[in-house]
Amino acid sequence: MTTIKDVAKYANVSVATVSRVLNKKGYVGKDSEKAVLDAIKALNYKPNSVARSLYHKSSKMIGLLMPDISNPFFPELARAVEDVALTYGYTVVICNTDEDEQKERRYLDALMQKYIDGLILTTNHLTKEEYESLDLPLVALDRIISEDIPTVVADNFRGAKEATSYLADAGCKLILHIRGPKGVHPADRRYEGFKETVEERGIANLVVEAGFKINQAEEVVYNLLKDYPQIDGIFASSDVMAAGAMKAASRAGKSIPQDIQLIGFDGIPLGEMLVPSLTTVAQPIYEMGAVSARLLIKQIEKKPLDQLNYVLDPTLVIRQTTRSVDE
Amino acid sequence: MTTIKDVAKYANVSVATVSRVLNKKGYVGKDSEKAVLDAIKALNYKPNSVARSLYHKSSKMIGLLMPDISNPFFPELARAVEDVALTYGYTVVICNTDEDEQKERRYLDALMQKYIDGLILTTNHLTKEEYESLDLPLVALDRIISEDIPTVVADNFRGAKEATSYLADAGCKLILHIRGPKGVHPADRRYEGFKETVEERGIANLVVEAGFKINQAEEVVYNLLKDYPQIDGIFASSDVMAAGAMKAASRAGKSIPQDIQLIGFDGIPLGEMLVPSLTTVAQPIYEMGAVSARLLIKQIEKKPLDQLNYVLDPTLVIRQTTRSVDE
DNA sequence: CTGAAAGCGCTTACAG
DNA sequence: CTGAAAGCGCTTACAG
Repeated sequence: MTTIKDVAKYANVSVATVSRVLNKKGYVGKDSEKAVLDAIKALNYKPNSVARSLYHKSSKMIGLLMPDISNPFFPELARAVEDVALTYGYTVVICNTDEDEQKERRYLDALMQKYIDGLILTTNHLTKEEYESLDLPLVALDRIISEDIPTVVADNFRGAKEATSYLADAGCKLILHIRGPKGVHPADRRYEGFKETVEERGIANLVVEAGFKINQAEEVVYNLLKDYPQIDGIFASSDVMAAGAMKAASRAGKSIPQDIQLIGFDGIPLGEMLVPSLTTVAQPIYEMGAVSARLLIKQIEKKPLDQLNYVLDPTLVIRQTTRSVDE
Repeated sequence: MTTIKDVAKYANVSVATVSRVLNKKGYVGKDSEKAVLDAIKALNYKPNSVARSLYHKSSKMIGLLMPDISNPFFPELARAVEDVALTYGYTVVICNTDEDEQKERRYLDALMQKYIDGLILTTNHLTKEEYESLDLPLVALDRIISEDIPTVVADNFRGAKEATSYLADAGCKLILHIRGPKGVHPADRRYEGFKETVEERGIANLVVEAGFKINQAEEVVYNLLKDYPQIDGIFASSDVMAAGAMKAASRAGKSIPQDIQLIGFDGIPLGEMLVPSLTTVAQPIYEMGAVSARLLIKQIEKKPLDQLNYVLDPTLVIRQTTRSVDE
């Protein structure tokens, strides 16, 4: 690799001068500038990021901590973060923590040692104090860690209310909610939205908890369908769970949407691939990722933040697992 | 951050000695060693990777170039690469190239400037010469770039033959193959496997090309189903395409597997989520990623490679989109 | 406007 | 066994 010294020699100037034209900083005479530019081109010189990082204590890299990239909610989020990062000249490092505190710590250590410039957290297994003691720009995405950490989430509560109301309007008499694990912020909020709505409207309802994997939801729903054949509406806390519910319904001999109407949550591509295609509360996933990345980079570059917390609106996307509501 | 100097001062030794115990290299007296170890603990010292990189011209990072992480084939691959990399102390940087030469070049430049230690390529829009001129350990994954570059692929040809034979055995009389874009290695091989099989067995067949997105496959198949209502078997070049075919069949009033039997390719989680669940040729995706990562790291660490090219066996996973073959 | 020098935090010959 | 020094490739005061 050619270094700044080679360029300096070729251009007959000092490395300081080369550095100045590289960074467009400080005075440089016209002639020197041209000589340097020519040398750079002739030698196809690219400045060494590592040396720059060492001096600046900054790596132009951001970390994206997530539970598991192979969970279908995350790739699009990661994609958005990458796209925005690329625009601003940052590289992103994705870390799969598997919701495991030890793994999260290890990754954090490794990133700190690399002068990572900031972190987007979609996972939170350390305390707020630990995150803050990192002394790094931070954004909490899809989870809330603390008041002080800029946050980007969808309005899970509202999305859940809309979905539940829709099922009610569509005539469901006994609605099952498949909720996600307790303590996981979005799962809790969706549950609360569901609960408030069925209570307001006085609708009979059932709630079961399932993990985010499809088989769990399928089993849970299948068993419930045997005990409560009157269930005619299901609101699932994720699209994957909804897919599980579809499989359960099929096994139980129930057809969707004739016997049971179903609404998922997330808006991942899976929904469109199912037959019938899935009615769902779509989060603006890409936008959430993009907003987070911009918010993080603003902090890194010490620009003013006009807003600390973003609550983005989800959209109820009507597809084929619900019957049309006549109004 | 505490530096090696702080540790040296605290332990009353020189930085050279600290470095020696850090790297377990060179002679260090028992007493000094203990003093240094204590100092490291007391100060919670972590060596700075950037400084190390600068000296060693190596970053302990590997690059993973892929078309698009939100294409459902890639997250699991990425996950496997990450897992193995973590084990060996490497960090992975994922780059989404969108099959775009310009983006690929930009990423490559950025990575080179960071002293990236090696690259896993699932995308190839530069020439073999360009890749080799990077002068970096390389692994081609799921695509073949050149004889000289270690490669990990699934046996696409064999998988296609198995799938096609299975449809034939199951009694299909007119089989449609939805093939992927020409020039993409796996798509070509699957096509060839299909073609060879139908010809060997003298089975009527049709071939259409579709992109890797679901809507394209759906449209193409829907139109074909109108013109050729006799189609009773479909072999799709990917699971996503197969999902598109399912939607098309449903729209055309055909039921699966009664009227049409369907087999996909890839073995992504989607297949299990569909109703009926998808019979598919499953690639060992996780293993492909893991093998690639190990192969790359071996090169980086200059260990001998016992094998240069890995062709892994896919498995025909029978689920519900095919009828059982009676033998 | 420009260069010599110090420094970012490490590692490794080189002396001793 | 241990330390002083040079060097990895940059950047930025500091002189001039």
